[in-house]
Amino acid sequence: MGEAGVFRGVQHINMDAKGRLAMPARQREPLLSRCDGQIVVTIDTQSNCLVVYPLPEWERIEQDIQGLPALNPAVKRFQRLMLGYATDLELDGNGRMLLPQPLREYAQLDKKLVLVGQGNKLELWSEALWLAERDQALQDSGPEAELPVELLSLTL
Amino acid sequence: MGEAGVFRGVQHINMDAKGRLAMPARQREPLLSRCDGQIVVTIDTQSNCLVVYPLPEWERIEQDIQGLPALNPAVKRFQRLMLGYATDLELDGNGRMLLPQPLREYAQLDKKLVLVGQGNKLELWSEALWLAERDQALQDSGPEAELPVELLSLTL
DNA sequence: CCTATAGTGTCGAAAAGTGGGAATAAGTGG
DNA sequence: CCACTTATTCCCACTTTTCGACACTATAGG
Repeated sequence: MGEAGVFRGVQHINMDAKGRLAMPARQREPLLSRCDGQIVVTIDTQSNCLVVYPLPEWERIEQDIQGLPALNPAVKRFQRLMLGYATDLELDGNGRMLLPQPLREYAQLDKKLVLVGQGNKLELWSEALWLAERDQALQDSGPEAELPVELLSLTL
Repeated sequence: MGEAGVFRGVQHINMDAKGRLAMPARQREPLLSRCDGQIVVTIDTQSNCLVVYPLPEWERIEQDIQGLPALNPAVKRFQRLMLGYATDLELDGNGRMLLPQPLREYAQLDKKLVLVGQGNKLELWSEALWLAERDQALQDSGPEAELPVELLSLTL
């Protein structure tokens, strides 16, 4: 298992006209040391955002996904999406990554983006969608909300 | 077993008037180094798309298919399709492949195509059919969907 | 206020993609 | 069997995009 908890924090960043975005210094360092800047970006099938993995972490996940029973059509479709959109990228000399068009399109990315640490991975959102998602998430987890049982047993 | 996970990413490409399509550079390199540009294209019997294998990978699969019990009529039909449509092609000096008519026809390919990496192979779709398939897949894997139990246990 | 590091933009070289045409092969009819 | 037509393949040249290098700007820390 890859060690948890390297990527933390919410950061607002910009994408330039060419689709390049500079990885913030805080995330850049672990990416360079753990996997020499080799990363894999794919889509989140549940939300309109992208997911950024260090290459070794992704390889583990890819194994799991390819091991699923592909005769089930829903599983097959899931594989198509996750494996299909998965794209390996490398940070350039300036610590920037260039996102291919299809990924940008899926997450509706324009200039203003948000990078959200999620422990073993990073999420990448368009700023507008992130704000909406965050507000929704706050409502679902707020004082009025009915929380799933899995959450109730947490010790915070 | 051929190592998994070489072909990744979604790429939109064009077929010219002669039925030629340029393999994108990212996929071209592994195809040239692993099998000298020798590939096999056949149909996906479950979807209206084509599947592109490096020759060595296909040979393994062909073995498996031929090993199936051919007395079962359904198996026999499956063999007819997969083996029948399988066509070996070579990349030309410019890294392009020329798709024979029957394959083009099966996948309803016109000018705009999409090439989808699937680890050990590539899928080739008409753009229109790909978009439809992707939307369906997103619904099946989206937040509203009831996911198969196999998926629920994944750690992403 | 000055320095160091992070972030952004621009330019040029190189590679990738595209189209067309000539040569060869295949198919067809006389 | 030969001549003619059609299709296929190979090759070359052009255009566009991509990638990497460099330089400038902004920001934070001393």
